[in-house]
Amino acid sequence: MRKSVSGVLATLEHVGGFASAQELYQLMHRDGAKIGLTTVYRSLQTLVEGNLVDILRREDGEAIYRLCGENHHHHLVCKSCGKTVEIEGGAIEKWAKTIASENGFRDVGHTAELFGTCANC
Amino acid sequence: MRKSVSGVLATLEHVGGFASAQELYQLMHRDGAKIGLTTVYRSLQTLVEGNLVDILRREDGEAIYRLCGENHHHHLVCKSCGKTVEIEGGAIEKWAKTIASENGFRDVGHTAELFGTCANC
DNA sequence: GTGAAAATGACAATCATTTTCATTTCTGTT
DNA sequence: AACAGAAATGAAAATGATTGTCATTTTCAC
Repeated sequence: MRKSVSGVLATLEHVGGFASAQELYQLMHRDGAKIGLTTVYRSLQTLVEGNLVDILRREDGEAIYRLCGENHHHHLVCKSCGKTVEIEGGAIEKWAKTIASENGFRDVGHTAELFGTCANC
Repeated sequence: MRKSVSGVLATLEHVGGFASAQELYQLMHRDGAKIGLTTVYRSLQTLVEGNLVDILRREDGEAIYRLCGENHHHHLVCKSCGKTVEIEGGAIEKWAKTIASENGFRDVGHTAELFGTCANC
């Protein structure tokens, strides 16, 4: 398990943001890669285990992956029309660090999403 | 759509915390209710639309539901052993409100989870 | 070159959720 | 009470992401 893993990693770098396993599979095929869907899933698993990639969830439950260490942001999503605003999470980062050290945890990551109704809806 | 909705709501109150649709279905059956799984899903949908219930996701992607307005907290989870600490989210609440008003959103809810490695692992 | 071990991919299996559709219950009206 | 039409229900099938299986291919050390 090596060529496939680096291929998936490269594709993830290329897209720059989030991508689901299925999307990565399609992207790699579009670029002529001969990788199976099963292997995409396995590679992502490997990357997650190796702490190179974070996994989170779309609202519909589909898993999406992103490179760790990528300067990440959060989202404010309108429940009604789906409008999405990217937001800074400086306060969250600090909060996460504080809570982590208070509880003796290390390597702490986080997810945080806001959802409500936008001005137009 | 009425009797079933209130039944699901009552069950959700009874469990007090999170529950998935499947869990609610089983619980209600154990108590002798004659409700179908489909109707549990439909009732939950109604409750979510009516802002009575929040929906979030377990790590495996399964949807879990909780009563809105319940004094809610967040979690700090150890990726290695699963140890979970309930944490206060005062800072998050403020942050969410600020961001929401800056962007003209109303009725804004949020999810926030921390995950890392605990002292023992 | 050989053989064991790891990696791969096609396909089937699983599991939560949604859709479909026929049946039952509820509603108001006569 | 009887009736028609609407809404609600639930069993079973459909869907879609993810995981498991297993035979085949590739890799690597010798």
